[in-house]
Amino acid sequence: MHDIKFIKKNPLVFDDSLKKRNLQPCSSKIIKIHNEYLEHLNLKQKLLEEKNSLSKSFVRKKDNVESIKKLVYELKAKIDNLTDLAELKLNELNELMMFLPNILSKNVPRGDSEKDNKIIKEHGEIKNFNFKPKNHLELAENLGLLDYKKAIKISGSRFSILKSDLAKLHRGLINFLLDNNSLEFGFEEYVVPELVKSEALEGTGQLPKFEEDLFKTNFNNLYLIPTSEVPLTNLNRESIINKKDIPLKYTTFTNCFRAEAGASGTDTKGLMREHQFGKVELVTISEPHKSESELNNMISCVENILKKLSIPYRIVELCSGDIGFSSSYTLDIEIWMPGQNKYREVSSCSNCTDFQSRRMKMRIKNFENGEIYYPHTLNGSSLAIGRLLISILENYQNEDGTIKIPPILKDYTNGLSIISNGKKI
RNA sequence: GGAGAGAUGGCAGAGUGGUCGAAUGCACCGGUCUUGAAAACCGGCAAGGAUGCAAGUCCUUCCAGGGUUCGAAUCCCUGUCUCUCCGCCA
Repeated sequence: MHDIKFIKKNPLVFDDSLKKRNLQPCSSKIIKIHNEYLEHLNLKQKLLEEKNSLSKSFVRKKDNVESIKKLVYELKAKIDNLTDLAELKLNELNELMMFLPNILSKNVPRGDSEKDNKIIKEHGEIKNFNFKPKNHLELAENLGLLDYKKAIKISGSRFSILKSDLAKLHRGLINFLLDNNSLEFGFEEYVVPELVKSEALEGTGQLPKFEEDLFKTNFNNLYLIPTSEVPLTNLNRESIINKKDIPLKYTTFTNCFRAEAGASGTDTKGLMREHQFGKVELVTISEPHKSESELNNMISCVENILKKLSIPYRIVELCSGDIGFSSSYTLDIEIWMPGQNKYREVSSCSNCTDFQSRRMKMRIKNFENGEIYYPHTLNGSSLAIGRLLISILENYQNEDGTIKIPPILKDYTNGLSIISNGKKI
C-alpha cells in the first residue's frame, strides 16, 4: 500500500515509477479521489462533534429533551449519508491502490523483460567436462532416484518424487542451508504455517492481484503459501516493534505451492518448475535507512552457500519490466546448470521498502522520542532446494553417470560421498 | 465431530448504559539515589485520522458487521476466531 501523503507531495516520482513498469500513471486520479474523500470526511466529523455535544448536554439539562432528540435524529441522517459517501471514496481509493506495485528504486535499470536485466557479478569457474554433461532429469532417472511418472499418477504434472540418496541429499541440503543462515548470519530459525489467511497474502502483496497463482483450500478459505516470505513477513503484522529489537532476521524451510498458471510449456519436467517445491527463506525487518545494507547482507549469506558448494553463479539486477509487484529493488542469483548450459534463477532477494509493512500495518516505535514509522521488509530465497539439487547433480556428475557429493555436504548426508545407482560406494 | 467458555491497550487483567480511551500490575521510557548495577522512589507511557505555521482542537477505535438508545466497551442479533473438556488423530 502506498502513502497517500507521499503521492500528494511527489506525484511525478510516483508516476515515473509506474511508467517505468509499463503501467499507466495515475497519481492525479488518486489525489482527486482522496480529496473527495476528505471533503466528505471533514463535514462528517463536524456533524459528529455537534451530535456528541448534544448527547453530553443531555446529562445536565433534562429540559428540551424532545428538541435534542429531534436534532440528533436529523444529524444522524446527514452523518449516515456522509459516512456512506466517504466510505465509497475510500473503498474506491483502496481498490485502486491495492493493485499498484511498489515504487521502484532509482537504481532499477529500465527494461521490458528479463533480457534487459543487468549482470553485476559473476563468480566461480564453469567446469569443462570432457564428455557431454547430462541434465538432472536424465541423471536422476538413470540412477533410479527421481520418479516423476509416479508423481503424475498420484498428483499430476509438475510434481515429482525423490528417492533414497536423492531424498537424503534433499534433506541434508535443508539442514546445511538453515545452519548457514542461522549460525553464520544470525537469522533466527522458525517453523511456520504453510496455510495462511487472505489477509496475510494481502500484506505481502500476492493478493488481490495474483489470486490465480495461488492454491486456495476449502478450509476457512486458507491458501497454501507460494513462499514462506508470507508467514515470516507477517509475523509482526498489525503490531508495533520496539526499535531496539530491529533488525529482525528470520529463516525457515517450508514447502511452497504455486499454480504456475502462466508457465505452460516451459520447464515442464523435473525439478525446475513445480507446483510444490522446498525452499529455505530469509526475511529481514529493517530500519528504513539500513535496508540497502541488509540486502547486501542477505546476498552475502546466499553467496556464502554457493561458494561453499563451489557452484558457479552470477548476480543479476532485475530491470523494471521483470521486477516483482512488492519489490522496489531485486537482485536475482543464478546458478550454473551444465545440463541446460545456462544460468538459472535459484534465489531472488528483494527490498520491499515500506510497501509491505504499510499493507500489514507493521510499525517500529522509538520509545525514546515516541516516534512511530514503517520498517523496510526484505526477503530472499536461500535457497530453492529443487533448483539447487539440479545444479549439484549436473555440476558434480561423472562420465559414468554417478554423482559426487560436494565435500561440504558430507556431514549432512551421513558421510555419503557419491551417488551411484542408489547405492553408496 | 459433541459440550462449554471467551475475545479490552506491548502483555496480564478490571470494568454491565453518561467526563471510560478505559482501573491495577508487569513491561517500556525519563529522572532521583548509587563508584556502577540492582532495588526503592518520583514522573511519563494506545493507535489511526482530520485540521492548523505551530501550540492545540476535533473525529474514530475495547474481535468484525448490523441493531436498540439522546448516549454503548457495557444491552440485542449475526459472523469470525480463540480456549477448555470429550471423541478422533501425526
